[in-house]
Amino acid sequence: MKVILPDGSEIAAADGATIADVAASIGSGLAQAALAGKINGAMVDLSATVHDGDHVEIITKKSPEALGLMRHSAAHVMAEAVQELYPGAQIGFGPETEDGFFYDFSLPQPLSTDDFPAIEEKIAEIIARDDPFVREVVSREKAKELFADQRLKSEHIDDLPSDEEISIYRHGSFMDLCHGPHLPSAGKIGPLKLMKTAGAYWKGDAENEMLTRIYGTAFFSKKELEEYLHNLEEAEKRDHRKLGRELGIYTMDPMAGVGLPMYLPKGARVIRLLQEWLRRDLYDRGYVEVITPHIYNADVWKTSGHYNFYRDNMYFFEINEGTEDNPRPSEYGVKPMNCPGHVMLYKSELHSYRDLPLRLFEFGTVYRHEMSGVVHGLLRARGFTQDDAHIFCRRDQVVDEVVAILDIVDYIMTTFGFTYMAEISTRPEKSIGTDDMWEYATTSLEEACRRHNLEFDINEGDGAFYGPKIDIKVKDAIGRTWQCSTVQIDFNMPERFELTYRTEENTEERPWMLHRAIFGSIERFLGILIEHYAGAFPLWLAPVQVAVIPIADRHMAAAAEFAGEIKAAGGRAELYSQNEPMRVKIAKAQSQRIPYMVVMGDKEIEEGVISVRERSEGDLGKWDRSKFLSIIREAAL
RNA sequence: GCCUGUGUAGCUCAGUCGGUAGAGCACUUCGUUGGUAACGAAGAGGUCACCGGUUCAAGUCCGGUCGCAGGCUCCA
Repeated sequence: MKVILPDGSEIAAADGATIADVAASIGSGLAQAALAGKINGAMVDLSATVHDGDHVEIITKKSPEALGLMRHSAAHVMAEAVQELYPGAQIGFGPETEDGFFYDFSLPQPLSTDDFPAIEEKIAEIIARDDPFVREVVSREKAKELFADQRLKSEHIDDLPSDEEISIYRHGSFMDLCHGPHLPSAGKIGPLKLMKTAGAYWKGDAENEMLTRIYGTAFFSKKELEEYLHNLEEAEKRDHRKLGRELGIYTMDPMAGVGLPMYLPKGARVIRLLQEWLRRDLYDRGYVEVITPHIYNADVWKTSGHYNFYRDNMYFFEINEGTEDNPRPSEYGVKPMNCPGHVMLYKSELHSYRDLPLRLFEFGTVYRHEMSGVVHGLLRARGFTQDDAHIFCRRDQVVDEVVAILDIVDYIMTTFGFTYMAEISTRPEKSIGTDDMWEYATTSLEEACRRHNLEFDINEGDGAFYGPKIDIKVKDAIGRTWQCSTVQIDFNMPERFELTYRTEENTEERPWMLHRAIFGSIERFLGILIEHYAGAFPLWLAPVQVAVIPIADRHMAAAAEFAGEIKAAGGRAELYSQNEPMRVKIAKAQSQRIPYMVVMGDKEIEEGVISVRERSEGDLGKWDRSKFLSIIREAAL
């Protein structure tokens, strides 16, 4: 008999041959690497027999699924080790992840990384035993019986749809409810390392029990594992919280409150540069800038709906607007969003269809009482500034407006060297608006992406209750993705504030409203940029562009004069006047990631030139002053 | 908010068995006047996060609070 391989070729197989036999027959190299097989698209174990005409796929180490498969098996082995070491441990779920795997346990006692060596030792033992993974399909009753002493698994069996096939994988003394597939045996698990512990809710629901999650990772070779660990170290070096302090970008004072960064002069400089750069671009694109208050009377928030639905995330306070004898208490809320202000500005004038689209933008600082466990440096703060804009337009202008927004996204993100992708989130269960509005809005977003040749994924049901959205995810220099830009359609605000415009036919119509932010939060974007550039901002954005370094005190005046010339050219120079050897000044400028160092000593002053050092290229030799100043001039906004 | 861990000088960290506080960097002063990634000396700097408990004695052990970290949940 014959079986068919994925490339269409046929190979002969003996009657009663198993997948493992087929794998072996393909060639020793491949067979050695064979991890599991597929028949007719269904995952089965290697001992399954093949039949004439079956399509057989053998997963090898090189295939993209292989690593995940191996890590999933590693998760089982880890769970086996934990069960052996901590009798009575209840097992939850243990899938592979992008970086490795985890397994969730309910343990009788807390567990820390100190316990990892013991667990790793046990894992090594199990791997050395090389027991096979054995698949078995069982009835629901049998499964309940087998997992009678596994509380979480039993619960999960009850949650499974009644028509779902229940499979279990046995391995040594361990048994797990799992659809597989797995490696043929544990010995094929590569170098493995436990990474960290964490708490995780059972089935991801905050109402449920908190389980102990152990994260680990595994690779096929020691080299890959070491590379991965090395990359983690590199990422740690880029941490914006560490660099933010070292580079004088921002600081946090617990006395001020949680999640409230304070920007030092250099951080403020970068933020202002980012804002000015974007502002000019938005002016060119037909946006108008507005400024709205930071606090509003609670009536605004009652009208917008935030008072009822977003209250927990807002800062409210009361103030007496009367006298001591005649009190008139009044409630105010600090804005968590800029939309109500922009909506009220829209409402302050009458609008004709001719005015639309109206594009209002603002660098609006908002405050949100984020849960204490989620604040994280600049990436998730309680106070931050959105590059926020709201576009009021006619229904037939929506697609063009979204396309125009995606133009900005493209310009901004490519400027920083980010690649990006889009996700469109559709109508959630709890939502307002008509089917027609959702349909039109969602297809408009899709259409805009298509017109932009921007590929997108659909996040079914992940939209806001008030409308669908596009989220832009950018990929940074070391491959991590961040969510920045967003375009959202809002059916809620125009309705609640009863916005209208006068149509060509002299009737009243509700405008459509789009929210959009490109950076998202400017401070968050700054944090991402710090990590993306590892602190080495491009020349135009560097808070200090040039360190002017006099070799000895007698060169100070000439150095100060040149620093003045740099400033006159629109640049940002710092005179390194400390009483230190030149090489120390260079080292300090380097650690500050300052793009250029200009060295001035006897030779330079005599010849009327400067010595230039670039932060990554090193000493560039003697330069004409005007050549250097023209580079500075070009980098000015 | 939840789980686990953690908190010593502005920063990075050491501090043994519970016996009364240390280093480097940064800072100040003096010296040095330098040639492309880290000068010399001296000085100053601490309620060992905070509150309580155990003990003759607590930076160290225990409990609580707060902050921080890694996750989870959340991000209308």
